[in-house]
Amino acid sequence: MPSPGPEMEIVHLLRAVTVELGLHSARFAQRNAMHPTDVRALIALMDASRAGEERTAGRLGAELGLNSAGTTSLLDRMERAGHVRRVRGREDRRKVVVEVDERAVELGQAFFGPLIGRAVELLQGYDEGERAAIRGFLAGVRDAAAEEV
Amino acid sequence: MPSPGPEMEIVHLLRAVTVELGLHSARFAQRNAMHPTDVRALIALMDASRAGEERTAGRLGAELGLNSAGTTSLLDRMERAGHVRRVRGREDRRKVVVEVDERAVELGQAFFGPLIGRAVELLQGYDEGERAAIRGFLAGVRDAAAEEV
DNA sequence: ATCGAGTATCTTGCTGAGCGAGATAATACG
DNA sequence: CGTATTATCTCGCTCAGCAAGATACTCGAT
Repeated sequence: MPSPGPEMEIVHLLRAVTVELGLHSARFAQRNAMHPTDVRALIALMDASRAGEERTAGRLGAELGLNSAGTTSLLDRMERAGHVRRVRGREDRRKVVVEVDERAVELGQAFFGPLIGRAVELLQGYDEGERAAIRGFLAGVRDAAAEEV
Repeated sequence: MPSPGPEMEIVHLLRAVTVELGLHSARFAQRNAMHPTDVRALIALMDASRAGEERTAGRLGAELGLNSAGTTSLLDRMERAGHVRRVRGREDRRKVVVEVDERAVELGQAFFGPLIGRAVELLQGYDEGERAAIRGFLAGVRDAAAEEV
């Protein structure tokens, strides 16, 4: 066990943040009768839509680490709940393009918006040098986690 | 949709970090034939042990959001894998104190240690003012996520 | 001392997310 | 056209976690 230098406080803080954000997502899921995977799917779809991209069933499943059967059942579930629509691809009619329902987007924004707003507010309280430190630390941890074998 | 100021980059970075850390945990889980819940349990137990506290079955289940049946099956699973031991409470013999096996602790430290070390390293590259900004931002987000209704 | 209420854990039976294997349907290429 | 490839869906299954109830222990009151 390494002697706990002052850096460890921040490491634990980062873990606390990920735990709280996870719980926050779980609250959103439970409140809207969704499963964690459904929330991840919704977020992935909203990300894609913001980037102006389409998401097919298969691509979405791959992003979430599901196989084709699991993806089908995820889409069945979310379509049944009215959160997404299946639309056959126009070019390639084997594909199924997944469209997010407008109300699901609003639901997500209403829930996560305040938290995001609060984070932006916090960040505005720092000068550019401080923000650069925050940015650098987060990018560093992200890369370290992604690179670890 | 708010216009994406320079703060949003950091918000997305934070989300990327939580995603990557989640995937990292999942790799640990898969590599050791554990479920995500088992990893959360292991971490909770190690935290408790570091704080010099005992964890009973019920208390652990409550921390993980499981009911008593789920807790029993979690412990069955982890005991079968040799990661924990059940020990009847001495004072109150209804209780079951969960002890983490030394090898499970080492497994966890070996896996998460390098990442933690890298984070500490990154933090040492900042001066105290920058570290204070990182600390403040993380604490602020943690509190915001915890307080959101 | 023992009875009853309260508490901790385990047992039983079930639901449903996600997997593997294979079916079905559309496209691509000879 | 026919064969290979790709995208999705169907079927049958496993197993995590739930609800309800059983079991075992503690503690206060009488």
